[in-house]
Amino acid sequence: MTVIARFAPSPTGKLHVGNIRAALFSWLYAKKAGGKYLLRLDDTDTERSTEEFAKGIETDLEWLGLKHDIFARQSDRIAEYESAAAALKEAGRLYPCYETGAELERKRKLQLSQKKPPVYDRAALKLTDDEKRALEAEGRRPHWRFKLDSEKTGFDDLVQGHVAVDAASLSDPVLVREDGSFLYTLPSVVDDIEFRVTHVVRGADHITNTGVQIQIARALGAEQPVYAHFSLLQGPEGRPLSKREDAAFSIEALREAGYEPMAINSLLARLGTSDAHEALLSLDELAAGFDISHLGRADIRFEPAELDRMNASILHLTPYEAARARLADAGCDLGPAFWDAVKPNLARFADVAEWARVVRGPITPVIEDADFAAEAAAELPAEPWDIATWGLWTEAVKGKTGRKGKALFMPLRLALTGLDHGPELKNLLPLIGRERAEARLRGVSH
RNA sequence: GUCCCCAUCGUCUAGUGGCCCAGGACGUCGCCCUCUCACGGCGAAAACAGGGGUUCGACUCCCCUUGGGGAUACCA
Repeated sequence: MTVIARFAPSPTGKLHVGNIRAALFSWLYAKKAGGKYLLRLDDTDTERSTEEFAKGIETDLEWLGLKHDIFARQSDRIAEYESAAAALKEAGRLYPCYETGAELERKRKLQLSQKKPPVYDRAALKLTDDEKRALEAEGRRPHWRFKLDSEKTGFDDLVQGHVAVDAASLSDPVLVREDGSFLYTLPSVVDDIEFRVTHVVRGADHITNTGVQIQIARALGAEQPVYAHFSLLQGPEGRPLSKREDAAFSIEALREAGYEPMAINSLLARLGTSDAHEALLSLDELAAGFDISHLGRADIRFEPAELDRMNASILHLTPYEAARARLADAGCDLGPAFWDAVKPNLARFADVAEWARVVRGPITPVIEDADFAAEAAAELPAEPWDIATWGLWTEAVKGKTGRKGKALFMPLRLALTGLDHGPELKNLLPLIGRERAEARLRGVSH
């Protein structure tokens, strides 16, 4: 059996660190099992779905490297849902209801005030054909509810263990709106069946839906997929991600802030497990070490600082070849020696520009002792320079001036880079070159 | 209101009655490396939410409290 996992976002908003986990986990699960990954746009809510959000989702997924093998969108598949709905009506599981939203709201309020669960009372089930005709004559159009079996629907969840959803405490879900359009519930089931989805990996907020959807799948005569409901990601304060945080931690915002996609993937793939939070350079490596059963049931916290550290780790591991194109784009491709020298000092990729400027100039040298700097300049050996040059030169300067340690090196760093911190100078010096080095030691911006 | 789930170092967690005066990872702190920052290496500090049971013995089982989260839509 080929594993097919799916990610089914609705294009009604942006992807963020919370909801992207469904995509990541689904992808990792499918790939580790040698299976396929389906991206399905659940765009049945035409009020809220937009093409812009759909595009954004695809852009984000592509940027993260979560390529799909199969693509579908529900708005293309209405006919399939119509026939499934017809089959359910045929089976007597889908029944027409005529209450307006306001009427339903009133019923709910009443139930609540009587301290009763706000469950739909199935009044519509008792309507006679004459009554239905009368309501339609009034101009009412029906919406359609799925008649739930009032039993506990159990399933074995890869994360939650055995779960039982008690349908008795649930309202019969509306599957078809008054205007004939579908809510997500039925299309989701129909598509999971038709695309032979074997594993549904989604947030724990869907557990109740799963109970309902299993009943629908059964009513349609289909097997249910395996479910994995992971616990929800909370914000840094240990509270649900706020609207504000959703925006700040959207994939788009993180991309624009200069985070590495693999930093996001690496962190999110291991957060919530006891597996080491290590920076991995490829999704395949991440998939190899991914075990969905390592996820716990408790909610987990997203700490932005962890992403920063992960991002730095990714950069520290990135080989020149992998960085080359981006270095060129940034106008900072000064070769492998440069990249290897400066990458341990990077927190974000864009920081590389600062070090490129230190190498190529212009920088303003900081000279505290002009005589010393001039003496040092005089000792600069002839080119070609390599990694040994720094040692040779500073040895010579030390002999000449009698300085050593910090008193020797810091003034050189300040003069050569204009900064009191940075990558090792033995690596930087050959890149700076004799001409610039000499000018800087003489206090000339270069 | 009702139902469901959760509760171990700062964070993510291991732990399924004795192996735990609680293990790992990240962070923190210290030391080493070192001209600096960073990287890297080594080491240390750091937790069982509270209260009752059950038991010879509870982080582990039960109950309550407290605190969190989710669901309860003609959203997904």
